[in-house]
Amino acid sequence: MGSESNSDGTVGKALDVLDMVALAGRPVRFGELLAHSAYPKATLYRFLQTLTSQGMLQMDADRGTYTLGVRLVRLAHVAWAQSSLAPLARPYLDELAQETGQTIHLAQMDQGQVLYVDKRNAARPVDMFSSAGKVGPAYCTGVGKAMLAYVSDARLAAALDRQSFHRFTVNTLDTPAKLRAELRLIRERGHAFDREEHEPGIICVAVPIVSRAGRVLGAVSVTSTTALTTLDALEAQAGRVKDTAARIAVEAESWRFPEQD
Amino acid sequence: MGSESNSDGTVGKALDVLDMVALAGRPVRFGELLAHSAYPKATLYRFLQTLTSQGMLQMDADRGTYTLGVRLVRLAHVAWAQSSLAPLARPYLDELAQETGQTIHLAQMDQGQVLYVDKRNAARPVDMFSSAGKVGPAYCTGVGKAMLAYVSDARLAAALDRQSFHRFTVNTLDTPAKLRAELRLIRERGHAFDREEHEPGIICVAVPIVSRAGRVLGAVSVTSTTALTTLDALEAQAGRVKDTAARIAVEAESWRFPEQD
DNA sequence: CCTTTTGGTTCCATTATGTGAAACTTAGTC
DNA sequence: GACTAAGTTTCACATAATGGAACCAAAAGG
Repeated sequence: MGSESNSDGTVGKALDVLDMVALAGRPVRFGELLAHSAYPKATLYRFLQTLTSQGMLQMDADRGTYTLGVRLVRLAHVAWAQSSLAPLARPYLDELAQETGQTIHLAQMDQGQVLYVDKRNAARPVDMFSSAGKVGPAYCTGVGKAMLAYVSDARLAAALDRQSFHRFTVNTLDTPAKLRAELRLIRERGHAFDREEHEPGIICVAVPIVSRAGRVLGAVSVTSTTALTTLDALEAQAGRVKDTAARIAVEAESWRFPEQD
Repeated sequence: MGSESNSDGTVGKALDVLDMVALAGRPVRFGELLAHSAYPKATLYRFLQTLTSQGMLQMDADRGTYTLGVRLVRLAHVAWAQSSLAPLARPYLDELAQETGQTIHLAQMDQGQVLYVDKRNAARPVDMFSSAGKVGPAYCTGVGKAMLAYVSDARLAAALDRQSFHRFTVNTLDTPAKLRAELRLIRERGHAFDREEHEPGIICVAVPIVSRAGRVLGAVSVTSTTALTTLDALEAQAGRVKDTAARIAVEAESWRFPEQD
């Protein structure tokens, strides 16, 4: 848990602390944080004070525990609306969900990790906030690999450094070399698979969302289970997914550059 | 826009900048931010650099604009799950929505403002991230007044300082004195109304969620329009709303204090 | 009831870090 | 090709972060 990218100054360190609390995922005591943190008592203490007074953390005085503050929810509302693909991708995802009847994911890259920003569930109603915001590994998910296959060399290198290459299943690509080979294949065919690499029984086809300039904006995937379908059957949907991805890319482009020069 | 609570050091100032970008609600240029900010060029510039490198902001290099970063979405996911009432209130809200067939809001207090953390819409499917995270004024909404009526004097004073008392409609309580009188009435009857004080035609009954120790945790409301119903008819629901609020309070209590003493 | 330990908060001399005026570098105009 | 506006970098200076150590409160133990 401990060592983070405390490269940029005081602010970076404070945000590290924020991440530490987030990582715990439950109310944490000062002591627990201290044990995991690289900072000395007084320093950590001051950070917690500042963050709490700023509403980024919340402290339960009775129990002496800290949790993330509601100010984050407010900020994220704006973040989600303004710099995630979710709002503008919505109609296209709806359509894709309708057509395929499968579970759909929309993801973006966040510091080498896959961040899910929207989802359409096959059966049950969507549970938005609790699925949007979830993170997953990049090296062993369909959306992750789809994005990695198209990012710049510099970004790829940075991202690879952040992968754990933990072997979740027998199919997990557990070395950078294996992953790089896979990425080459993905570029050739234009879509990525998840062959039960993250969770047994879960398979998917994923397509990156790439801007005209070649920047990777995100990825869309159609997910299913080996119990319900086969990879080949899923691949038959690839064209449809590509179409969706392309349309989202166009939409994003015209949103981000409203007035043409 | 400009002057914020830059009380606590560098971190506070950096978060101010974050808020400035959030407040704009759209991609902003460096210059725009500079114009609104209290900080000199170089200082602001460095903050933007830091926040961007931290993933709290995102910068579109081509356009030279900044937006909130996706890291916030990740953090908010945890924040929402761990320190909002939404996850544990969910079943109760569902039930209330079912019973009343009306629009339901669940809100909490964030620095003197009302923060909506969940919602059930009468007709159309819920649009979670885009409704959760929304903020509104405390002095002229049902949930806001319900919460203010039960907070400690110190918190009330702090909150009142942060109210604009803008006169949205003819019914808006536009002075602290009027509001204080209203809060007294709310305490007497145990529930608050919104008599078209924020938006014409919109009325609601709201009930605070109060812990056994007397701490205000949030508020629930049932909303409708003057076209569809009357305040009296809505008041008939008050008992039901109180019941829901009470059950959420109990649930919250057993969540936050799992082991009884 | 006094002592010790644990967990949290405050102090304060040291110095690393943030600060911001000004100089500079583009990119866009006339 | 000189001029202007917008963004970026520099650097001497002072503020603000740092962290060891002292302090305090409340349990735990004798």
